[in-house]
Amino acid sequence: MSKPPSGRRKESALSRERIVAEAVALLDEGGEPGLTFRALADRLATGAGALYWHIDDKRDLLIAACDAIIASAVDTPASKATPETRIRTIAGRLFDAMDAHPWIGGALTQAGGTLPAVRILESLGQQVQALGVPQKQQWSTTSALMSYITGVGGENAARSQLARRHGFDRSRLLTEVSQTWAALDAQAFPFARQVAARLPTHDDRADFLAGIDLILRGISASAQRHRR
Amino acid sequence: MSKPPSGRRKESALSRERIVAEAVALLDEGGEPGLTFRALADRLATGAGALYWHIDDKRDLLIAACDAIIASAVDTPASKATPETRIRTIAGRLFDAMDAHPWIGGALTQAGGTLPAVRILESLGQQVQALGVPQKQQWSTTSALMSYITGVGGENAARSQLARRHGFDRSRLLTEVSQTWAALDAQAFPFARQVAARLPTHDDRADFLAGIDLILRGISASAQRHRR
DNA sequence: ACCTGAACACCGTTCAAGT
DNA sequence: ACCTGAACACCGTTCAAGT
Repeated sequence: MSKPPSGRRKESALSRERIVAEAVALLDEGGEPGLTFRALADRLATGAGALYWHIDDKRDLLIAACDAIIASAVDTPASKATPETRIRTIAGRLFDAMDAHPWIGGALTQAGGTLPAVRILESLGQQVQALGVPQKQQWSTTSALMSYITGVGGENAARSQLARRHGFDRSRLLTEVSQTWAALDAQAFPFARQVAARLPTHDDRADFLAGIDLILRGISASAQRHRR
Repeated sequence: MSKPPSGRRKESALSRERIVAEAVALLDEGGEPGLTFRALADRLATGAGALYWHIDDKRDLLIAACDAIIASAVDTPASKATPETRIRTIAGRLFDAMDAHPWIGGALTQAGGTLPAVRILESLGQQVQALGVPQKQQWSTTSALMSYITGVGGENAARSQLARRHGFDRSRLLTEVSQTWAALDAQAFPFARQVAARLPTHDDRADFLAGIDLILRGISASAQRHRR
């Protein structure tokens, strides 16, 4: 992984890449609250202040960590698949990345307009274009896809953070939520009560992709209407 | 606004409602970082520790503040409009609430499964049901709508937080982002570059509703396919 | 140029002590 | 039952001082 020492005295000088890599490790272990400058400095055997020579501030660090994950997630090989399936593939890979690194959801929300967000926008936008969506609607269509994806990511992040806080696992947490919903007022919350039962056993990834398909169908329905 | 003192000695005893109301005010003024127990205690002329008699912790407080806004946003009068337009109305009201209180976006993400989230789910779910979506798809359809809405809200929140930090206004910030995107590598980011020009003048609310319409069209397209 | 580590100005939360 | 306010265990960030 790390390139061999180049013969210099210090094989492990501090660098932005090393800091970001360790930040990702810290985030994976403890979520967003797990990333602190002190813990990071400890792991890198340096002082907290030293980090500021390589990074601007915590936001910069979080976005850089996020970008490291996102960059590899959207880096899909060129393919001859239809734009629809390519969008599905990209979305699936993003879901998996957000699932493996639950802090990504929250980080991505804070990263609006920055590199990781642009990477996602770009890879989706190219396929939206290929889909034949007229120029004028390309932005709103792409950003709808993107908002949906980050929305799901954010909820994922919140859920796993909550589970961590209580020391629960995912299914225990969902069971808990399901029971709360089932006990809600029948007059005011009929839908939540009805849906509560299915909560603990539902498949997050399948539901996520069902949402993507809904949007894709909406896009193609709009196109047909236009063509007439 | 405040009801007249009821004749009791202490007209302003601490209460959960008063704390939450002041928390909303603090959040509106300074965003999420503006809400601290010390500032809140100051404004309520009490000690920070006193607040813990009425609220569990900061998360509890943030969710309660969020719920105060969401409850009034989803409280739409009964109407004979089509489910589609009712969904559009609910979404629009949520957008306006998230626009007026930009911290809502972030709070809502942290509020997964709790009351404010259930309120939104319920009001959307009832209309999804009215739309004739089959039982099995009602959950994934409703949560897709919900994820999209919270996703947009989160981005809104991030943008306004960033603008506040830099002391910029919204349009200044978008211009800045637009310039960054326009300067990206032409090979790697053609879509972002193309879309950059339109960024500063786009209408957030219209784009948001366009996304809602996309999902609604996807729903009705799925229904037609089913009916055949 | 790069790193050290103490210091600063904050946080959320607890808890003995009061009324 | 409810409130006080000091104390605790943290934060991110800065900056003089070192190499």
